[in-house]
Amino acid sequence: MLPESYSPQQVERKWQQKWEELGVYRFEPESEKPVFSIDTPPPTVSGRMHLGHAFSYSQMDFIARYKRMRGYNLFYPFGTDDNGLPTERLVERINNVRAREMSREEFVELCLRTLEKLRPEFVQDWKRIGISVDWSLSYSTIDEHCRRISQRSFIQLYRMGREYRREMPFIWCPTCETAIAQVELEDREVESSFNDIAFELEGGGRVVIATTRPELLPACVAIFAHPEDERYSELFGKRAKVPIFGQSVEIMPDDKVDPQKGTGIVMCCTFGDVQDIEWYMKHNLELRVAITKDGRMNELAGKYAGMKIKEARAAIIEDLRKQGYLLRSRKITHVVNVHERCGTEVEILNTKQWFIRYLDLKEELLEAGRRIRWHPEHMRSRYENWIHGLRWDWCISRQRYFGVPFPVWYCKACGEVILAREEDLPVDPLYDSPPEPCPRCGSREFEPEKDVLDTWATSSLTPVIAAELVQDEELRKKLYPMSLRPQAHDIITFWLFNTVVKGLLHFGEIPWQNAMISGWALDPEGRKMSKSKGNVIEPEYVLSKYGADALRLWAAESKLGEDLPFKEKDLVAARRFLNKLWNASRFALTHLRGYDGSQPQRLHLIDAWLLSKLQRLIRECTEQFEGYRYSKAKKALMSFFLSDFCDNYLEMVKHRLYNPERYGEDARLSALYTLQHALLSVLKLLAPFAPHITEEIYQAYFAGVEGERSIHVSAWPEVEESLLNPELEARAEHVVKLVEAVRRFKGERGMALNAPLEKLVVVASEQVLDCLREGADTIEGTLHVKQLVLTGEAELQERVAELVPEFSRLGPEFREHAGRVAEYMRSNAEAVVEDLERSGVHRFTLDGRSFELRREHVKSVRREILLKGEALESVQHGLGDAVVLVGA
RNA sequence: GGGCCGGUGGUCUAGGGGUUAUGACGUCACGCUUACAACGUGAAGGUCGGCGGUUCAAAUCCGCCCCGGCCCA
Repeated sequence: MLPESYSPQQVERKWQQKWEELGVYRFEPESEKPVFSIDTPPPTVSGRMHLGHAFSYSQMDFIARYKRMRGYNLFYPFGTDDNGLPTERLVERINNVRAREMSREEFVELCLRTLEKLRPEFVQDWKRIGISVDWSLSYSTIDEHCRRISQRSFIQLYRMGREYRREMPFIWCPTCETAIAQVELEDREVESSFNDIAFELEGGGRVVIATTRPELLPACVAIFAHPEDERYSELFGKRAKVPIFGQSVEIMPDDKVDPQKGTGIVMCCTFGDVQDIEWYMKHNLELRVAITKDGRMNELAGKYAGMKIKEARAAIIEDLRKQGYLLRSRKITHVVNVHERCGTEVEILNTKQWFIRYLDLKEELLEAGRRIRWHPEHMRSRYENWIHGLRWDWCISRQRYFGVPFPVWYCKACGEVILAREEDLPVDPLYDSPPEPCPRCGSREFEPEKDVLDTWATSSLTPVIAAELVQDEELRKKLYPMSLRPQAHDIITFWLFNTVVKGLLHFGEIPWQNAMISGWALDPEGRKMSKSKGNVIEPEYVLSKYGADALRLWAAESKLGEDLPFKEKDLVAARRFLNKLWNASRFALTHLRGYDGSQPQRLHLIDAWLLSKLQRLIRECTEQFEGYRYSKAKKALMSFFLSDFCDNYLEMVKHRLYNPERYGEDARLSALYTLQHALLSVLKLLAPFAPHITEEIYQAYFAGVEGERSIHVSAWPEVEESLLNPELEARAEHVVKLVEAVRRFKGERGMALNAPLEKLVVVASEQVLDCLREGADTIEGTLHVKQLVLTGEAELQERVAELVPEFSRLGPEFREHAGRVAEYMRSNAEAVVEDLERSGVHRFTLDGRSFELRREHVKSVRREILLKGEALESVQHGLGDAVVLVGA
């Protein structure tokens, strides 16, 4: 039997271990069941799990558990995204070393060893939120398996003509000395000076150009003004001399210049910003690079060569001032792009990089997006918006150490690109050599590619990486394309998009059928959590205080895709709900002990009522899960459980359970049958949300009944049509309402709810009395009524108290008269109802126009019963201990 | 500046054409009731962001605006 109180910490840990021991979540290669495969997001080992992870991984686990119970063979792997800069930083810090001071091989070794040490504790974070991953299906994006697949992908795309290597201006971090992607940038406000600098025109006169970056003067290659800017229209085609550095540059028109900004005339340097790149390409400008890869000035900067960028800036401003070129200098704050990992202001440098060509595939990519089912639907537009705005191909090379190497050498003699053979993968060209001489010139001298692949180049292959964890080729076809990609909305344009690109290029199809997009966990004020704001809430805190099930119920609180602020009260509410479940189950199991599952002769009214409502709940939960609408499933489930099951049903069934000698064995059997059936269904419907507590209760009783090793591999409840009975529900509702009303009455009078009532007289219409008679034992038993009188006698008069018009019928039929017709119906309710009951029609004239009302125009009628000519509330205090109820 | 999402009692939230807007937390009042005081019952609390429009009917649809968020310029 269940202990008196529930302690999540112990129980959760116990089941997490047992599930793994028993292999409950193992993918079953031999199984005939349909496969549901999940492309689980691989988190980064270099950072611990935060609440946002707990939120989105919980949401993906809901659907995983639901599908498993629906009879799918779940392929639910777990990878870690390990390569790249974040890990390098972490490893350098932990081991107090510098990557560039050792060989790549040594550093990679060190990274791998360090990750091995960190991984168990890291993975434990995820296990603690109870996700039903098959931990035997694990990968790390840097392991041999992933290196092989990444390199294979590179080779295949190269052979398809999809990859090229060329000098391109690209965002560069001078501290980390690597090309970086846009996604790795952050905005930062910095103080700077806005300097008006005079350029002398060739042929006399001058123009004034405002810039925050005078150190780029040596890289200046052109000057632009807006074509319609009258101030400068005379100057187009003329040339000016760059101060200090002396090169001559042309003044050109381009409509990208904002005439309102600064002096309305700007210099173009290779490269100051993204706009410069566009001009450089569009106007076919000269390339003048003044900045080195480590953020210093080069020889082009003359006497400033060797200075760091900011030193040079100060020195040049000073010299401009001395030489009279600096007309004005204002302090401003503006936003610059910095590298998110180190905070360095980034540069744009022209370097040789590898690219995947995809700008020509926009249509195909958009079409792929239309073939994916998005949950929620509107997330697709983010994907489409991103594609519309794409301007550059995908730069896949990074000048780093801990990444997947390019499987590429260059022939020293003729420059030929030599690819590794697929059967030799993975290779590291720094230490391996091509097996054969250069196919073009026969040379045996090679230059290895030193760069490594961008982490997205690997993580965009996760569905392939995961599927290939399985050896059997036939089985792989069932896994890929995958059923589902779950992830958060911030990386739709990166991880999701890149994966679609790879899927399309390699296989010509979408990588998954469904994309499920989660929101973010926010702080209690609704702000994004971040370490710098100090508003981070640790999952550990939540787990140890409330447990994983409460955390998961919280994660089911918001609509899928919506962000969810962390509110402690939500966790308190979740814990209360779980506590309620525990206690109700304890009650049920006490009675169910020894019950053999046999069916009653006849299902009691109240039992049939509950079971009918249960069928509707099952239907709703199933539909909501199918549509990935977890919050709706949860809401329906909680409402049924708390209100129908606990508040009403359990109270109305106790008397039959405790006093079979009085109410009969069959009535008790009916109750047991219903209790078992309903609680088991509720547990199952709740299992995806709260896997631990439902398992604990299931194992205490139901596992034996069903002969299953875990609730999580048991069958999802099916709607039993034979138990659906809306007509019976409506009849039973009269009993439920009456019981509720009398309990309320007792509450208001300060009486204990089980206080006995000498006499309860219920006066009602014959139709209602019929229903009450059917549930008389429930009324007596639940309310402890000694004498129940159900009567239509007394000095009763019935009258129509209120008529509610059916606007959905009135509106379309009477159009602009609908409002006045409704008003007429309300004020003439008595007559209208009388006619409708007698003949089904009521005719009247309004403003000289005649109308005909029929029964469908009435939504509902509330009748009032007059006792001795006096209208009674639904419950009225009566004679002595007795209560007179007038229910209509 | 563009795309998308959101704005509903004090707080958070459901609903997304049909006239009486859901629930939770908090507040107040009452009550230990053979599962549960980690609980129950009840009460108070709302111009559904603003302004227009469509409609017999708008929290819901449309337009504009304001505020917040995410992504992108």
